[in-house]
Amino acid sequence: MNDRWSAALKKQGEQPSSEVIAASLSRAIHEHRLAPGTKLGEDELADIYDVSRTIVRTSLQSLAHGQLVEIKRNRGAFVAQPTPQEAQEIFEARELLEPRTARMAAQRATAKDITMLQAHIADEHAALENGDNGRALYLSGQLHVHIAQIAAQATIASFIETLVARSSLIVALYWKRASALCETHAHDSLVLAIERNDQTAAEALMRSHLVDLHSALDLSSKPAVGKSLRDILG
Amino acid sequence: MNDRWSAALKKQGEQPSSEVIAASLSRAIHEHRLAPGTKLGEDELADIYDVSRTIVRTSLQSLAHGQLVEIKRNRGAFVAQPTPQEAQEIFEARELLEPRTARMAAQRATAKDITMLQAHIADEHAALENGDNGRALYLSGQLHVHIAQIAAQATIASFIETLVARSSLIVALYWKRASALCETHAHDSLVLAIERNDQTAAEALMRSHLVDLHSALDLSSKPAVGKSLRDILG
DNA sequence: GGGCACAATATTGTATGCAATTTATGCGAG
DNA sequence: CTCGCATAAATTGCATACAATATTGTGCCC
Repeated sequence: MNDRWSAALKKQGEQPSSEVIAASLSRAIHEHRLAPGTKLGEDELADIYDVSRTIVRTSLQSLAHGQLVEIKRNRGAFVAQPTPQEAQEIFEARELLEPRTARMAAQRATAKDITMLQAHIADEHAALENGDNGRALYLSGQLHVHIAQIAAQATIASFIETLVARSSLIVALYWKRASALCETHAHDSLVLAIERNDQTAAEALMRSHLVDLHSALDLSSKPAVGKSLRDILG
Repeated sequence: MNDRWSAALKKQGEQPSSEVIAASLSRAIHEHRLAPGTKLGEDELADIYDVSRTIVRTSLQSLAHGQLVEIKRNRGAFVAQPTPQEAQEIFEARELLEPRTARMAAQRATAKDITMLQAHIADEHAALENGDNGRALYLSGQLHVHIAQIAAQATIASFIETLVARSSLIVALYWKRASALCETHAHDSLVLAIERNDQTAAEALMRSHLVDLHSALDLSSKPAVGKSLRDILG
């Protein structure tokens, strides 16, 4: 699955829109194919996607708005490197938003929603078994987004989407647990609770799942990837 | 106070940056000088601010990302018109985020923070007495943002900022209460609670304040301003 | 006179060229 | 040989020209 950008367009010599490019980059960041701090040169991207810099700039600005990339004036765009402080805030925000959202999802989930969640879980398991860690990581985040969507809260869902995306950067920088990834059974039991429309359980499971994730971070030290050479060597 | 864009630049023939233009438009929307549905033509804005369309487009895209304007492909940018559904979601999101945030603010507020809040409240009163309703409305929203900032949660604060901005559109469309605006004493007592570091009171006051605002909306009917001609006439 | 097709106009979308700024290179002084 | 400075290369910022699309206006035919 070589998603250089989007499967559909690839065969034609067609040019992707700025949204497609932004999605492609976002996906690459999610899946840890683009490390925090990586420079995203305009000409380079324009060449890769076969569009003009104008389009690339639009994409980068869009990603910058979601704080997945940082644009430094006259210096270019880089994959963002959340500080420990930001990481802390992002997980606090998630712990504030997501448990209640999971509760709402458990309340409102339809049969169709549950089918989708089960399929999603199956995908996650498959990705893990195939050793496709990037995809597993991506799907793992998307589950949280789907749950928010089930809660019929587009606004909150979009917040959670940006928090999940940034969490992926945080994991890249601060993850300390040896295990590749991670307790999928946390997701399993969460989905089961939603299936049962067990609001209280869903809320509690989501909360403890987030606390688990949060506690698997080492926010005391400088980031592992984006370390400056001085930090690594000197 | 003719803030055509920003006071500082105005005297010089200098050209504002895309951020300044976005802020100027955002402010105009906050203060109900730009009604929901208003078309924001690129050439027109480029002429007003004396910059090229490139800059204007950047500003509009930024505002679109915050859902203050809606960009329709090949048709242009318009001040957004939240649907009743969206309005509902936005206020639910605020009711989820802000009470807890107010609690944190009450916990963490420093003497300097409190000074700022008091000055802010004074400004609000002054604006109301001067009949400057636009400014009063703007400041009223900004108080919520400031409280979020005091809570030392930049991430959540930025969410609240976008929710407050969109709330301003919602008020323009769905406000039903006759009274110009509104119980400033809700803000007064909220600030007092924060001054006292009374976390529980701050949380409760924020919650009831938001419920108050929410209940002053009429979300049953079509918007009063962005009605289609069919809705108004036919 | 009304409706439809087509032309004219206006507006947005995109590419490209030039200016400004940063980054890299090379040269000379110490 | 190293440091500093000047110059060159590369990259981003911006404006403008052109292409694509939507909107408006006009005239013809029924």
